[in-house]
Amino acid sequence: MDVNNKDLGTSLRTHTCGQLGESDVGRKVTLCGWVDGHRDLGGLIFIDLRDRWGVTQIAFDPEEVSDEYMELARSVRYEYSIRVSGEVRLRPEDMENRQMITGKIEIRADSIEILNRSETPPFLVEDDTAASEELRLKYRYLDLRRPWLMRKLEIRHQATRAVREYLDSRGFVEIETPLLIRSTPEGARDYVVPSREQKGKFYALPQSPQLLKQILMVSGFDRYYQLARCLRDEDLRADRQPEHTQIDLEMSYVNQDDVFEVVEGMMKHLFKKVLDDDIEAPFARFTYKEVMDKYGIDKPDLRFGLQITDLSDIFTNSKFKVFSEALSKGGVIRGIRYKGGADISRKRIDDLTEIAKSRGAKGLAYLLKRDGEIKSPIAKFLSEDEISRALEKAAVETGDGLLIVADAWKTACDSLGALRAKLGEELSETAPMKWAFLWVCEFPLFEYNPDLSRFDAMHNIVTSPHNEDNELLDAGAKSELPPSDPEHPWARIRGNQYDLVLNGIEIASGGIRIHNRKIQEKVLSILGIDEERADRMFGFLLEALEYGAPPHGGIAPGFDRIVALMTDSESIRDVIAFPKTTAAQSLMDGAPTEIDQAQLDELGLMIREKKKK
RNA sequence: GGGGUCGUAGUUCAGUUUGGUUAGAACGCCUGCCUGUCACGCAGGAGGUCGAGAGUUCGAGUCUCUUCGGCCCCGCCA
Repeated sequence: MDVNNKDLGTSLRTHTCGQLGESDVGRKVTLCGWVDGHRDLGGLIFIDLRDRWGVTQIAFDPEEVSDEYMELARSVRYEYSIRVSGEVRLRPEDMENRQMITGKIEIRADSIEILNRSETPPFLVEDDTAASEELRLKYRYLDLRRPWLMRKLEIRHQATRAVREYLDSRGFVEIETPLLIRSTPEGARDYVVPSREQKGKFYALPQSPQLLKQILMVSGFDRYYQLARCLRDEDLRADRQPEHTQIDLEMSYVNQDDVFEVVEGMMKHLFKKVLDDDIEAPFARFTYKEVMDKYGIDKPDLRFGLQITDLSDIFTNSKFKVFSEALSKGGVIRGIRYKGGADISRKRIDDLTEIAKSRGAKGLAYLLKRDGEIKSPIAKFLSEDEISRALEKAAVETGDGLLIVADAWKTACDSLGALRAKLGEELSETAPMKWAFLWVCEFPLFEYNPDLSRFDAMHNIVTSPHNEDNELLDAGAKSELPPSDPEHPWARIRGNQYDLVLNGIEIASGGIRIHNRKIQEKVLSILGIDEERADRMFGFLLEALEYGAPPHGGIAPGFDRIVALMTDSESIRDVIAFPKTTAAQSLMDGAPTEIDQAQLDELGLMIREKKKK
């Protein structure tokens, strides 16, 4: 990283704690920082002084320092904020510390000033902290003093710069969109803000600047981007926070390839600039159908191969009822090779079965190919020919197992996808490439929601259908097929929708948008949003589309997730300065809190009693 | 909304299975000694409403119920 280490002197210091080396020997310096450690040897006193740039050892020698300063040096404790002046000198021979960047030198102190004492910290500020995350979040300012965490935010800063640099170079304009907007019918629950001027009315905080960036295309900016804060009131996960940052961008007169080219260039630049890693582009492209069939998930981790094999054709005439019935109901039979899994235990089988069942599968069948025999509770229901063809098709060798799911297509995909993830994680001997990017495109535009008996947008209500599928919009309205049928015209419409996946994490989602009012209205009506409601919530966009809106599309890479991957972080909390807990609370400041009655009155709000169970 | 898991000294944990004397360890903290340490060392010391509340019991850190909080997952979310 190109941290500029020069000219960081201030009125209180001449240098930083990570800066001095052999070439500075003899120099008179003053450093400021926190006490990272202190060793009182009775005569000599050593203090390790830490700031953002590093740690430097300060030595206090009673022969050279006044009693008054020795006494002060003796009194310092962890995290005291101090200022020290002295001369840089080489450490005595054999006293170097190879673990420290500044380990060849030390400061022979002349004087010390305590700028601010510290309470005994609730945990030691060190990279290998034992403190719980709960405690670290409460004392986030101490947690952030840890170099490990500070580096991550520095990398985030570098990433921000690299993104801006690249998009600027490609003709994008950074435009801020409002945080107080109207509630629009997008997927997630809105955070809302009451209006004082208009009592009883509410702003919503943006789930994303989606509609506004489309309006900017109508305005003619042609290429827009923003490091945009997005807020969603939904349950949290390791990779989800109530507010997150997207590299939101939109372009006019483009198709999917144009967007891919820009994003691939951006990723190359980003990874090169920040990590000095070379990314191969263009990225692999798959259709939704392909990744689901091969990997059982729409965001596969391609650092390992391990594909799912379709075995349906082998069992078309099977006497095994579980298989034949699954097929006759329009389902599939699929399997995945479990390398080296021929001798797994009963317990292990149960665990794997549990994984399959948790994703909706009714059960998990298996064939274990041992030396000279096949071990399987279902072998007696299958013909030898069926078994050997299945093993061969799935490339199962002696010593391996074959895990089989017979179920509806989606269920089979989900459960085998989960098994694949589990096996891939465990059999990590497949030398993983570091960064496995891929595009997933041609998502279905709609997904039937059996609970609500209606179609939902698979991604985004403004995504345009494939041109060739436009006629299906009308065909669906007249279709005799039940909406739950996968052959229903609306279920067959492919959307101009794409995701970018990195190492099994979805890091971006985008699409080519609808720029024609008529088509947008049709899509909204399929989603069960009638004209009146569409007009009310959405009218401003529909109207804007009528003034020569250009064809346009874009994408929104999730910045926190990308930085989390770049910094090898388990959770995006590690790359956000002040994150919230999984219950959406901020342990440091206590948000959310109740507010004063006066504030409620001013807003015309009344709090209802909590319902008792 | 559902499932899992955790909550004991300032901190990280042991103790909970099978209820029973004064709840332990390490690090940190305090005091003293120590002139080349860098996980400094040595000697001594302080520190606990066992997350909270209720119950069972002669007796609860330990059993039951309720509740609060952290983390992970499903639903939800792009």
